[in-house]
Amino acid sequence: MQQPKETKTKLLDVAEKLFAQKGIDATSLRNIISEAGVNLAAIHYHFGSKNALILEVVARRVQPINEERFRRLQECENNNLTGPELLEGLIRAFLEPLIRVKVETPDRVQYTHRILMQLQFGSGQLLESVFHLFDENIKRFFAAFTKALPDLSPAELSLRFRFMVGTIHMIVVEPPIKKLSMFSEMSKLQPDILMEQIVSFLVAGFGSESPKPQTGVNNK
Amino acid sequence: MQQPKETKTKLLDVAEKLFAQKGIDATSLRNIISEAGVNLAAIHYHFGSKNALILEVVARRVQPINEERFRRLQECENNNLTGPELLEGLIRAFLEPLIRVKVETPDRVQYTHRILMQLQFGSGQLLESVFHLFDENIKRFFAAFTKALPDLSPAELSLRFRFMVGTIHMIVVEPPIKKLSMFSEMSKLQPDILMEQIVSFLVAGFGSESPKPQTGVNNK
DNA sequence: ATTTAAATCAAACGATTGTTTGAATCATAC
DNA sequence: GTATGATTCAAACAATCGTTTGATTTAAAT
Repeated sequence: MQQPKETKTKLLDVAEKLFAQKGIDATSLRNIISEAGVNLAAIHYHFGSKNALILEVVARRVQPINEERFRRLQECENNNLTGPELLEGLIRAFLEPLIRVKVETPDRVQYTHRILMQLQFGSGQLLESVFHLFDENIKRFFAAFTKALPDLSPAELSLRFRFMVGTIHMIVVEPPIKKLSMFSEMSKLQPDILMEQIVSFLVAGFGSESPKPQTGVNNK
Repeated sequence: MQQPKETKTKLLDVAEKLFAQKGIDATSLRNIISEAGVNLAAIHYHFGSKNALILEVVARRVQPINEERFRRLQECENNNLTGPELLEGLIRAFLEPLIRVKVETPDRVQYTHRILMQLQFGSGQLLESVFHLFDENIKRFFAAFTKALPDLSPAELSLRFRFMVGTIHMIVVEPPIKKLSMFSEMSKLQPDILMEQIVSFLVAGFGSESPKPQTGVNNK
């Protein structure tokens, strides 16, 4: 009656939506199979366990973005850019693949992001599998940023790299609550304008000169 | 045998630790009372429900920081600063109260942060109560930033305000995984140097000039 | 010493969880 | 058409959850 692949992808789709909307722990397997219209045992038949289902849900969305980021990174390296141009290129290589997907399918990005945030508190094995999805990509970008900003120490670089990730997160995460009027203003921005806003913020911040080590100074 | 307040605060302490380490949903009330050495019914006697316990756990940490931020904000307004000085002052007023607590009690800040992130996916009533803790503070700061950067539109301002929050989050959140060497470098930074790094990044980013509305341009 | 309220206790409640089982049904190939 | 493997099904499993109950103990007041 139903193609095998339809059952599997339908489970992935429904699980993705419910995990993001209600939370992973608050979503029972019975919630999923109920909305998917399949049998309870189908989850363990196709995936093996709830954790394996979770991993497949996120991997399906993360891997394409990783590949595109990697492709854009190589494009930067082949162009032999240096200094500020390289910095902006790397920021765009890291940023635009995600923004592109966000523009095309806003819900999907938000779903994945909400699920990933929840997984930071998960059990050991699942957590490691999830982070392994990002391992290599992050290492490659960090090495590239090192070339773009050779004057910064590794500690400073990793700090600013994390700032960049935090800034990007604020684009993906939905406004914490609708009633705060200041956040409703934000969503009016056009995607390409939004993009330039992020780049402007990040290029200025990432490339700002290292603060002098004025030990113990309390300039107030 | 035990003072009443000791039981209540012990429950708050244990719950705070377990909620952050294992996750809220993965922490049963029996886990809490077991480690606290009290009876199961004590939670419902002192708090009423698990949700009420959660709210008290976070409110106990959030409110002091809010008060300090508010105090620092008023200090800024009384000093009649303008332009870049006002911007940096506001950023420090928002930043330093949190960093100070992080330096004094790093675990506590990380606990609260991890719990707050989880609560974004919680039920309606609890979620509203939690965000109500931040409502007024955010509105006040947003109004102040509007005066510091009058040339930016409300949409641009709210966007950069969110960027700032995202950047700060990256300071509070623990490195996603220890094995990534780039993140272990970060924790070597001294607190005051870390502070100047954030301010440098944020002042440059927050104060960067608004990108020109070059419609449809694809400068690649 | 007696009273009163606060606090703690063991025990059980019904509900829901992820997982497993074994039979029934499907599609496909011989 | 019959055999084979893949898929779906209803039903039950043991375990754990948040919450409630009523009795018991503790501390303070009269």
